[in-house]
Amino acid sequence: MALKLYNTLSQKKEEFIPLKKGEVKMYICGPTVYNFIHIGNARPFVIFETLKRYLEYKGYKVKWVQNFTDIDDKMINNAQKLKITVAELAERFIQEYFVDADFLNLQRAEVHPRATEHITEIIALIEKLERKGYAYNIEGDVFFEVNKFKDYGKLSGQNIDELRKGARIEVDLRKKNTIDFALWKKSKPGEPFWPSPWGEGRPGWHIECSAMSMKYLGETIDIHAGGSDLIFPHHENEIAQSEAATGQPFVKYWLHNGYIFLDNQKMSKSLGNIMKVRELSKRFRGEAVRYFILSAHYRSPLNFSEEQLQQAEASVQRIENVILNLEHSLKQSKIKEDILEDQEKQILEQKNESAQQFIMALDDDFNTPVAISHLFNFAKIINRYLASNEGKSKLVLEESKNFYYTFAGKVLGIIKEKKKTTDLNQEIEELLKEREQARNKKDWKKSDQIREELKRKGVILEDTPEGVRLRRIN
RNA sequence: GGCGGCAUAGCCAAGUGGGAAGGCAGAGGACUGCAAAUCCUUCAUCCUCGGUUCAAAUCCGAGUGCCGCCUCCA
Repeated sequence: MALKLYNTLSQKKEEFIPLKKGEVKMYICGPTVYNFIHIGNARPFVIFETLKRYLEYKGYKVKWVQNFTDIDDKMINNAQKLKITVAELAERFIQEYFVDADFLNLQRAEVHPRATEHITEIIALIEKLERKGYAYNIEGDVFFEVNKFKDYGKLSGQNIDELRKGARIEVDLRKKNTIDFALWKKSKPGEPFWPSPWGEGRPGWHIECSAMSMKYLGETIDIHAGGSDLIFPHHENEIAQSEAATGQPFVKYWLHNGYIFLDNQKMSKSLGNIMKVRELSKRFRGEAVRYFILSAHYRSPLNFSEEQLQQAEASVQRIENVILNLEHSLKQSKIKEDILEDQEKQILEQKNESAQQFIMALDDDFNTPVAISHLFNFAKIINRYLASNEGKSKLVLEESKNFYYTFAGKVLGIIKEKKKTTDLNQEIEELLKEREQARNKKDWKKSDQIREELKRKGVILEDTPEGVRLRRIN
C-alpha cells in the first residue's frame, strides 16, 4: 500500500517515494528556546513524530533531525529581561523542552542540533552564496538577493511583486530589494556575536535550518515539516538559500500542519492567548494531550478547550479499558488454547480488517482521526466477545492485545505500558482481603468503604463475574 | 490588495457524487448487592440560495459568517 502525503510545494497529495529506498530523511523545525512551549508549538512535534513512528512501522529507516533555535532577537531580549546570558537561557529551555517532550511521549530525534553550535557551517554556506553572487554585504550585514533566485515564491504561491506591495515590515533601506532577507546580522553592542568574514555578528534566522539540514541529512532530503506559519517566509527562504547554494532541490516533500486556536484565534505567543504544555501537564495526562492533537486531521485547524481535553481523557480511557479487559481475561482459568470456533475466526478476521483500515487511513495523507476510529470499531467487537460467558481463546486475546499495543501504543503513542497492577504493596493486599471477607458476609457498607479507600490510594477496584479487577489511577 | 483555509449532532471530528464513520456527553434498557467496566437501543432538514446530475454534505455559481499567511510566530 502506498503512502500519500499532501505536499505544500505542489499543493497536491503525492505518493511518498523516498530518495533512497527504505530510508527517510526528515527535518522538523524545532522550538526557539526562549520560553516554555505551548500546545500550538507542540502540534507539529506530536504530528510529525507520529508520522516518523508510522514510517518506521512501515519498515523505513528514518533519520530524523529536529533543531533548537538558540540565537535570535527573542532569545536576546528574553535573556536581557531575565538578566542571564543567551547561552544560559538556551540551556534552561532546552532542558524544559525535553521535560515537555517526555510528557507528550515524544521520542528523541536522532540529532537535536543547535544553531550556535553550527556557526562554522552557517558561515561556509553564506560564503558559498556570496561566491555564487546571491548574497551581498552591507556594512557587516549580509543579505540574500531574492531577485537572483528565479523560483522564489514557489512554496508559498506568492509572487515577488505582490510580496513587495504587501510588505508591512519596516524596510531596511540599504537593501537592494525590500524582500531581501538577512543571512548574517552585524551584532549590536551587548549582543552575543561570532567572528566572521563580515565582522562580528550572528546568523539570520533562516540560514541555520539550511545549514543543519544539509549537514546531517544531505543537500536533498525527503521531508521537511513545520507549522503553516513557517511556509512564508521561513521555508521559502530556506529553499532560496539552499537551492541557490547547491543547485539541487532542497526538499522533496514539504509538510505543514494547521494551527491550534484559542478563543477563535491562532494561538501565538505574541497575542498572548497561549496554553503552555507545562500548564496542561498539571491537569491532564500526556496521552490525552497527544490524543487531542491526533484527533483532528493534521492540516485542519484545531480548537483548544478544556472540554476537548476532558473528552480526550475519556476517549483514551476507553482504549485503555479494552486492553485492560483483554489482560484481565487472559488471566482467567477458562482460557482455551488453539481451537478456534467460527465466531473466533471471524473476530480475527475483523481484527485484520481493522488493522488494514487503520493503515489505509494513515496512508491517505496521514488521516489520524479515521485511523483512530478503527481502534474503536474493533473495541466494540472484542468487548462484545469478552462480555460473553464462554471460555476465551488465548490466541484471540493475545492478537487483540497486540493490535492495540502496536497501533495505539507503538504507532500513535496514545497509550503507554501500564504499571503492573500485580506489584501491589502489602497494605493494599490487606485491604483486598478484608473487603473480600466483608463481601462474603454481605457487609456492603464496609466493602464500599474499602473500595473508596483504595480509590484514594490510587487503585480503582471493579468487581467482575471473574473476580476483582484492579486499575491504577495514573 | 495578493495568496490560502474553514463552516457536518449538545461538544469534537471523518467523509469530497449513490449507506451521514468514530469519540465524548445525554436518554432508555441489560449485567451488578451497589458501583465501575462492558453490551444493546436511541440521538444530524451536512451555513444560505441557485445550478449541473437519475443521484449532491460532496461538483459549479452567488452569498453569509469565521480565520490564517503576506512582520516574530508551530
